[in-house]
Amino acid sequence: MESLNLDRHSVVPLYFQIQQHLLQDIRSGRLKAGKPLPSEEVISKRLRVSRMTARQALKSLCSLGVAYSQRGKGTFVSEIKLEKNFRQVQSFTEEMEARGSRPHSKLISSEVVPVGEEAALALRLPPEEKVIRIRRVRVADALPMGVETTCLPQPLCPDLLDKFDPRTSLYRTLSQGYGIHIVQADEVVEAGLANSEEARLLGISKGSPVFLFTRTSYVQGGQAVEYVKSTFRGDRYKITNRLGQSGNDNSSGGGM
Amino acid sequence: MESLNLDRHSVVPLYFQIQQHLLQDIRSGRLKAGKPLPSEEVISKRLRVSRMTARQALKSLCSLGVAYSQRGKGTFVSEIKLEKNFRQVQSFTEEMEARGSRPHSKLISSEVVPVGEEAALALRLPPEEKVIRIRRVRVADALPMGVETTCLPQPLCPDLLDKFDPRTSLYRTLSQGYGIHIVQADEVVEAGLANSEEARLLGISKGSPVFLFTRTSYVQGGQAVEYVKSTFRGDRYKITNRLGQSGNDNSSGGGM
DNA sequence: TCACCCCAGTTGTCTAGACAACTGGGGTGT
DNA sequence: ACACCCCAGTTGTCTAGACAACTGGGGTGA
Repeated sequence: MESLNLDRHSVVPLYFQIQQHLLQDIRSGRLKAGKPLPSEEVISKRLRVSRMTARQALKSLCSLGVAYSQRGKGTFVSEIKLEKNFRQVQSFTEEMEARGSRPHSKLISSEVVPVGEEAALALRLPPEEKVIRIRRVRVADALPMGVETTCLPQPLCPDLLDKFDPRTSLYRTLSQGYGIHIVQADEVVEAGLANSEEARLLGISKGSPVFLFTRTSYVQGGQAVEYVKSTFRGDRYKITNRLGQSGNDNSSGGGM
Repeated sequence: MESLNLDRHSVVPLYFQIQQHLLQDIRSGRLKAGKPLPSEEVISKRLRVSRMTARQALKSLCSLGVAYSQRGKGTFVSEIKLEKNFRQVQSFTEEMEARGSRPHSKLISSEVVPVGEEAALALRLPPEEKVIRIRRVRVADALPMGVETTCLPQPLCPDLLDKFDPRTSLYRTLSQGYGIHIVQADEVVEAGLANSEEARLLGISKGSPVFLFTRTSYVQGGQAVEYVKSTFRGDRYKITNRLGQSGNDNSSGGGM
């Protein structure tokens, strides 16, 4: 804290520089769990920023879950770690890379077909519209993890099947090739049993426990661009989630 | 918007009054999806509050997911609804009531036992500590939904078994009887198959698909107070989740 | 026609204060 | 011993501005 030199001419906001510095102190153990962070007043005085800026830095730590505030007492380092973010939209590729695994995919089929009733509803397309449907087996570190069927409206990316290597990340191709940035998704998770096709593709026995995911993805503004149904092995896949802290979060670290 | 009279002497913060009013406009359809909300400037002028206060109201809508901001353009009503909050810690009771179902529970057993290895790790208890263990079948609208085993450190609530009616909400009892307010939890979800005991208790056949939940709950400050393992029917239970909007949220509506 | 510039409108960040509400500890008076 | 008050420290809310960065549209000039 004492050693921090703020760069007042950087494009990086001050509150974000402060947030990053405090985060380092926490991760390195210089600030221990349960101990108070410097108060808004102290940060403000020491770093010569206004109290609102110091406050924004502290609040952003709260919304990351690494700290919490108590009125009249202070802001404290949270005892719980798990900075992982299972709340963000992540493609299979991103998720596996974050876990430290090498992801890839085996193509089952890719074709242009009429949108089914279910996908039409989710993507808000007229029933005569066509979609690009890609079926893949998702693999991490040479182990088959799940079967995934993705539907994208054809008008959105008409030449996708030429441009896209199905073994790589679809989200990356959509982002870099078409400027389609997926920022939000609704997901439904069900528990089910592998049917015989899934069992064969995944190398498990029929009737093994599986997760069934149904995901609809949106770009900024809410237009649906992707409808995905996937089946993942119950023995190799877990969902972990941090619940709570309802409400009081304020400004997180997104400022870049 | 025009008709809003702010109560400047209320204990309810101004930004929260504004947020609630805009939320009404959105829910009632007066503000339609995709349309811009009043800008910070406009709110500020019209309601005679400072721009920072107007801003806080708009940001809180963003963090609820009902709006989104674009720099240089404005703040817009999100096209996606689903205000449900599957990010909050909710007891089974709260969750079912939010769904519109009548929850209750059948007690299987309640006893004081030595903490197991697994629970000791999660609750950070020494291995010789004792826990209160409550096993219940969770029922919604007369349909059995799942089997739940809850472990609580005995010193925390020594006379719980006298005070607590196992057919009601444990969280409510902890909150009202002991001042223990659970504000955060880590949850792991797995897909599995019902064993014969679970099948009998839930009225399904052995080998049916089920969700396996493992939850550790914390009070403000991070002390673990509850370790729960539960098995829920795959045919009657779904998880839905909203992903995304990484980062930029600012102050939500918690101010009361 | 097209590239460029400028401008009004908007959100993002920041300042320097103010008062309210709450916490916890110390002191005072009974 | 105990209740009460007061006070310093802290977060919550709010004000009234400022400049930066970006968007989109209109106008200008080549």
